[in-house]
Amino acid sequence: MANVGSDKPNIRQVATIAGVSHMTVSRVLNDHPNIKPDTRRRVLEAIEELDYRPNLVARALATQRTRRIGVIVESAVAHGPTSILRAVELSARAAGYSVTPIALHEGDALSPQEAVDNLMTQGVDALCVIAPRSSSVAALRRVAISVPMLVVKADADPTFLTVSIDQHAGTTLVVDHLVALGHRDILHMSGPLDWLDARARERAFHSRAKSWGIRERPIVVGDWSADFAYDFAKGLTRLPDYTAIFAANDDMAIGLIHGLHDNGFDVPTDLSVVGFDDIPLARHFVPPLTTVRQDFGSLGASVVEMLRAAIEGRDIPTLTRIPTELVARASSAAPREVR
Amino acid sequence: MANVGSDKPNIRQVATIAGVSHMTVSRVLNDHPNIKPDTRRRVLEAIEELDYRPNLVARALATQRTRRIGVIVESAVAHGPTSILRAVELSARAAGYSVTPIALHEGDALSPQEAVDNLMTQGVDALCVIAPRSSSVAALRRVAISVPMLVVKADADPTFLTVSIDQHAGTTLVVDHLVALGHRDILHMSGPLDWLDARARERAFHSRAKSWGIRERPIVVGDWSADFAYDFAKGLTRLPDYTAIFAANDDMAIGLIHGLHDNGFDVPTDLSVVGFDDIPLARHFVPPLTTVRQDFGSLGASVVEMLRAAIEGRDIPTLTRIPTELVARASSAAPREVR
DNA sequence: CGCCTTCGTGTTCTCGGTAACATTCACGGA
DNA sequence: TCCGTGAATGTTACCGAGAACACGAAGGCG
Repeated sequence: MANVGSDKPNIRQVATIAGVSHMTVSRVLNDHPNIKPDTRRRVLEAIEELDYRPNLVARALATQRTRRIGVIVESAVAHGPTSILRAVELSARAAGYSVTPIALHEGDALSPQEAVDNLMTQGVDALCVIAPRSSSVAALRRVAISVPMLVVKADADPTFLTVSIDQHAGTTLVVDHLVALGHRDILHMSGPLDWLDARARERAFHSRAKSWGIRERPIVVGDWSADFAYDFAKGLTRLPDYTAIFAANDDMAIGLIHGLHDNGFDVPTDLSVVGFDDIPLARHFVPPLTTVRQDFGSLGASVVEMLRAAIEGRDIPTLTRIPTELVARASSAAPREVR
Repeated sequence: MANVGSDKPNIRQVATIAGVSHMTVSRVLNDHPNIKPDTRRRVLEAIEELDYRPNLVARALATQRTRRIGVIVESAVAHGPTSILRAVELSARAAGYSVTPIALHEGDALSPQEAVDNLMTQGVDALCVIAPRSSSVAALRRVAISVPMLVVKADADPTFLTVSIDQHAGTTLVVDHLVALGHRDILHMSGPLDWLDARARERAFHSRAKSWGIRERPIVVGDWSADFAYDFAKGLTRLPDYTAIFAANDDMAIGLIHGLHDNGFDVPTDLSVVGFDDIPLARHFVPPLTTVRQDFGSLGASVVEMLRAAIEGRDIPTLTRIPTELVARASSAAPREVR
């Protein structure tokens, strides 16, 4: 290596040094068969000598493939989406792809269509949408997209490839856990029902609650934020009839615990609280939070694997489901009456 | 719009429809002067008719500019780096740039050099490194990099452009706050000192503590994690001499509060605890956490502005400092003796 | 021994833009 | 009238790769 030639070497300079045509160099780079070992060696030496790297932009233009995946993230602050983005980036890199994220911010004027547009113009080979709202999915359904498109969300979707956290199973774990502790009256604080994940958790909650024959009670629709949950809990004027609250994410669960505490109620003595996500801090709340853990790493791997298969035209399942796991901690306990 | 022509239209098809040469279309696209209004109109109509978008890959090859910024993030789980990445992406998009992130994971084999290599091969126009360790910075200093390079970290650096959170000012605010409450013996739990931000907070802490003439006491070096802080607090066998702990980030502060609680100590009655970051959940801990808020939004804007200026060869300051703000909450209060 | 493969490699074209230079035309001053 | 000038536009080359096709040499087969 170590040449001082000012600018970046290109494939033809390598070819000249190796005494071959640039196509031979290209073939060596792309592992074509039918290259004489000796020729290959000379090419590799020339590459080494010049410290040559193929220009990926030129390659992308020639092949019509950028090896880049566009990722659209709604609410990029939350733990879940952030972790998923990171996992996707990691898996993509391992597969020789890179990632271009676009975050749809709350107050941002950017619509899902515009985000798709932006990424398509950049020439991404595939699109991945993380944890969208149903309105976004509906909008995307109406956009004709010429590349594989995968959505990370609760339910299978005939229009797109789907990787889904198994919200249903996770929620079932929560309900079963609370029922096993003796709870028979549980409040669900959902996320905004426009969010598919919120909707899935809410449906699964009702379904499982019903199959246990426990009391039907209206849910409280939150906004994912601890602030909302805090205000709700703080506003309670007396100990409610229900003995447990299942919050659709850890943030709200934490807000609840805080609000209940400020209201003079104790968790879990007066009320059990369960969250969803298992954010790293969940075990350090007072009391530590019972919650549901999701394997973002394998989620990211699935996303990339499915998209690669789709890009390369291989056969693929159109749905992958990622398992969840209940993490029982001190914020949930048997209700008073059972003790 | 709305043509059904199968494949993506290119600039020459637009030219044909508009009855001009492709160069004229290119000039319209790039807002060149000296285009007859009527010609411009016809070109724009043709663009509309074909729903044409310029191919950014081809443009990048021709201009040798990708309008892409590579971002290297160490520890992409933490709140700070994540928020910064998001802010940079937002500002970049507003400036017509896109972002390619690479996360350096803990167990990951990828070295900073390899990350730079990876991004350079992709042809990014500039590099941004978020909150690196000093070892990484040292490594990067040894790499010859042919594009502008900016580091988001505590101190100015002659080698790179720098945007820094004003760690010194933030830390000073914390110490002053605690001293004003009456504390005269404060423990600092730092992050790993290989992290520049940890080092900066530690230095600032010592410096300010000294100028108040309060007791010099060895710091505890943590690892940013709540787990570490929890174990430390849980391991205390009796109420220590110091009356307050300043943790270098909110996660550790939370671990401390949890551990102290499990140890039978009350925050802030027995000990005050202050963090750094103001993560969204900070105000929902029990007790709510006193901490330091940083303006990631303007940080992202500064990063992009400086890099753009550098890319375009404009004059720029090589250092921008982002202010911080103390958020006083219930986890800090006057020490027992003062009451 | 001649023909047809297959191997190994080179030539030329293409991808979709921009840059550099050429050309045409109208207009104004000498 | 002629020429210079600048506006408006066209022509050609180029960015750095890969694709398609061409071509010569070696080897197998009838």
